[in-house]
Amino acid sequence: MLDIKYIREHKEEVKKNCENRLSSANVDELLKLDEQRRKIIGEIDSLRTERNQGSKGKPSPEEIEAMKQKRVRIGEMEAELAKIEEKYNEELFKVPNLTHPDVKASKNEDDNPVLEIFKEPAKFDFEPKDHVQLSEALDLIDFNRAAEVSGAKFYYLKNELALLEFALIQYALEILYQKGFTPITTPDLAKQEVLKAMGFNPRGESTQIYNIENSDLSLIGTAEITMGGYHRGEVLSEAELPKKYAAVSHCFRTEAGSYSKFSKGIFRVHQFTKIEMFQYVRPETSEAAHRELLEIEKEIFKGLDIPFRVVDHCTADLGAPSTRTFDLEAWMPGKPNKEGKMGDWGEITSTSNCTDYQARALNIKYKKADGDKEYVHMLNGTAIAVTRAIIAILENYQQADGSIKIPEVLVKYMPGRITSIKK
RNA sequence: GGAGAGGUGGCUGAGUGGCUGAAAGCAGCACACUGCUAAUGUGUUAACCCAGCAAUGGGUUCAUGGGUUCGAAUCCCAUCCUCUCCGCCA
Repeated sequence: MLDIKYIREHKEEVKKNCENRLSSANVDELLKLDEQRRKIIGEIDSLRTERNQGSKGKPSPEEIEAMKQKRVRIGEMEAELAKIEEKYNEELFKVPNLTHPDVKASKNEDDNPVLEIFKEPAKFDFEPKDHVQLSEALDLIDFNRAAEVSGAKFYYLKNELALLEFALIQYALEILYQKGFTPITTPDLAKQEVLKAMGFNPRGESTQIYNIENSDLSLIGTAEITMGGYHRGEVLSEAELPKKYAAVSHCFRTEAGSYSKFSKGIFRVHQFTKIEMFQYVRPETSEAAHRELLEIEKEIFKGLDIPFRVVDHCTADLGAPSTRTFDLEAWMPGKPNKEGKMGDWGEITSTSNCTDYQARALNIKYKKADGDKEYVHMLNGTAIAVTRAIIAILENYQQADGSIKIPEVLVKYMPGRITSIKK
């Protein structure tokens, strides 16, 4: 969340930002609630002062009678305050993070500038297949039985593809370990209060989150949630920053209403494995840390030798907690583009600088050398989202004979080629 | 899942209705002193909210949420977590 003091003092700037980001936040309403809230807090505090004074020593029976009235009055006002604060918090959490000045202001979600392209997509001298056709021919994914057992948009990865999942995990973890990231596996479920503080709304309309019945737990949509919650309520020392984690988890998304030919196969699924990079840093270094995360993502996919481009989210496409977001989009020869032709870019990673937006809600600070405390900045970035990486590999590495080569860097973990002959 | 014990400041730990935002110790900080590198003495050190330019004043916080009371760390209820034992299990 944003600092309410900042919102009070920069009302117009915040309103403009909400507008650019197509946010439903109502800043005027929020500030009205803020005013009501402060007024009633003042009233409650002075009533309490009277009560506290009155009940010092041994009060007389008359005084006790008077104090009784005060208690009732305080109770009433507290109930009113609670009502106001509920609405206030609801509004406050709707206000998105401030936006990095270099981000393109646009109200069109498809208006993301392309920053660079790595490797031009290869031309095939045969008709390339999409990953669904490829995996069918080679018995790599079982959609039908997954539908039987779990429903649509679930899948079984089979044979070499099951190996490929772990090869990708191992590959990415090794790179990150070398770079000083702490490898960590996280819970796949988290409390709703943590989701909320991280800027995900588990109970909102159009939520992407699965909730567990009869509990306050949700299935996480990303390890960003469990890694942001990891240091909740802590004061970190300046010396231990930056903290860098390479978190492995499953991710669960309801993907409500996203059925289309653009999300066929395993492009958009209810569950997948992901390695997420997560950093806690000093505010003045967060922009450099964000660049570092982007560079690592590029290094990982350059290593896999997959064509990709880097896009910079425009304001309309920015998630609420983020001040700036870069995506890597891989070339997917089997993905239909808007004109219905084969071949398009598909998102494979995403890295966001959430500055102190999440840290404020989670109360994560660090202690500076001079003793002052300040909120940390928190950043996240995808190292490998397994299903998306698999699509990119299958479709880019398919061969004329129907087999699939495996990227050089993964061959130490699994066979170097997937063919139709199974044992 | 069953039985029991417990959750207090940066840490250890005392406190069973007002004198307790909280003893004592440790750690930290400041000053003093010592000529030998660490000890001694004195003082000081929680967070958050509201008002204020500030000094400051007020409020809240002893796992969390409710309740009793003029007044709760202290009494009652619920929940969560930790430890021990039993059961179960990967």
